[in-house]
Amino acid sequence: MLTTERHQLILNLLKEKQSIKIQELVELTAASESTIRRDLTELEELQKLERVFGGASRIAPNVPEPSLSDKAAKNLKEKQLVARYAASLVKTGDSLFLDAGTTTAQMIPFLTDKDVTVVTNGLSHLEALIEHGITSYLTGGFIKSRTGALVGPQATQSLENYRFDKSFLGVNGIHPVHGFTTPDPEEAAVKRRAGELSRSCYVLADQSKYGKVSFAHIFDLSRSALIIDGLPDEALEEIERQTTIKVVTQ
Amino acid sequence: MLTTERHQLILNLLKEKQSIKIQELVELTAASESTIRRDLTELEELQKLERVFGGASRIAPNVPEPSLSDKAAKNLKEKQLVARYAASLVKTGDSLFLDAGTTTAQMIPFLTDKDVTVVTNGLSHLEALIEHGITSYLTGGFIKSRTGALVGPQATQSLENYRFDKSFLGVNGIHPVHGFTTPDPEEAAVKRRAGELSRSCYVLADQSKYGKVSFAHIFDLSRSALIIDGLPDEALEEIERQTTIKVVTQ
DNA sequence: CTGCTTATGAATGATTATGATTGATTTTGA
DNA sequence: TCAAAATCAATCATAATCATTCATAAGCAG
Repeated sequence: MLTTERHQLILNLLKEKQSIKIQELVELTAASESTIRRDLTELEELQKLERVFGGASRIAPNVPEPSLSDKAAKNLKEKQLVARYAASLVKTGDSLFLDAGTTTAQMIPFLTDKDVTVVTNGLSHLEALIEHGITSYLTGGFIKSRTGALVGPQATQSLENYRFDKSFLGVNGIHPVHGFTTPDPEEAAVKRRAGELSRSCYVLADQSKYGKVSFAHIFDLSRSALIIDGLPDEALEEIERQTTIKVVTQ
Repeated sequence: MLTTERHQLILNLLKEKQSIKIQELVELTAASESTIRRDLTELEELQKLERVFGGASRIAPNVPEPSLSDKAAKNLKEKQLVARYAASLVKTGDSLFLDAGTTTAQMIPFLTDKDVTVVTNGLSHLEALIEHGITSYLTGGFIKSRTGALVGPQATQSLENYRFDKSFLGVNGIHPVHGFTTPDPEEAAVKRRAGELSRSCYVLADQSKYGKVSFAHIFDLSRSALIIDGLPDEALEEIERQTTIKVVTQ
């Protein structure tokens, strides 16, 4: 069975059921466990599924809701650390862009007393923004249920209505040569334009993003400061050569 | 059974019943008590349930903002009646504007099989739209937390990106002389412009709105058809003189 | 055909999840 | 109120799963 055939079979199975076990796939494809694991890793990188212990599951739509999504819960402590530091950079009265990322969402509780105006394309930020009484605008655009982001030309165009003191962006890849990247070109376009419309731009990330390259280029490292929860020393030197970086460890 | 499968089963059970016992879960999942306890601990950390002695229960709902929940629950049967009729007017492939009203929200489940594209300024519609897999766009604009609507010039302007086959609007007042009205001028502006950009426009209302006049004029009665759950005869005659009306009684 | 690249399966050490056990805590009923 | 039963949380041993590495087979291009 060809790799592409296996991939198609896996995705078709996940159309029928919410999740599937590695053992089931081994039997259905007559491939080894190693091969199936590699398939799943690759399909996860393409965001076509989520790996779970013992198998894989469909990607859950990111319905805004009070509970934490699995994605948001991952590395929560590190995200909160980075978010708190990022929020400390905000001055009273600032106008901010917060993108649809899980780390930028963690900034919201720290913005309460700053009398800021927030523009966002992140649907999962809504409840927190309302709860904290923050003056907020949504970009509008196409509802991308997988990520809970508003994207597309309407989203990007609506940014033209605004100018930001600061933008805070999440990314999926940080690489010295390939820059900041994210899987979806439309989300990349929103991030890029928001960055361009800002006096200052900050990328917020956890260190698992370092060394990764996703499909859609946002901008080069030099175009944004980086706030991150840790990095190896040699990576730190490389980044410092290209941009401003703040490593937040507590 | 995968961990994620157990979690899904637990949450699905809690959709059907208020609470569930650990013993029940042990039997249903063929996992041990220890494992179930761990599952419950994790789901509680994600705020998806509350642990109780001997089991788990749904999270007690936050007291919803009174104005929103009272509005949504009021005359729910009538609203669903009107909404179902309104949805029956939708053809496959239609492009629709659904405003932020509680009656228009009730249309969503009836749109699932119609392959429609929906534009809305109603934040409370998000979950249902995503859940029903409806291709959806948000207008963008200022987040008005009291009503869950997106309003303001950005909201109205973003409508220029679209042309609609049909618009469905809620109102707060229906009056033969004063027309269709709603309290907030900014919401009125969104409704008016959506109506203007549509081939057909329908106001959805329950009869409690008849005879009422709110602060902001949307448009005259002649500018939109009206779908309503009932009216006195003399009122019916008056409306019929000005526009198309459909009274839906079952 | 040869040399190179890619994909595969197996092995191995690392990591995670599970079930059983035990002492602590809560609930129940007399 | 108190004793007993039920439930809980923490701990531990172990099985299952995972990621990495390596050898080799399969596929590809010249």
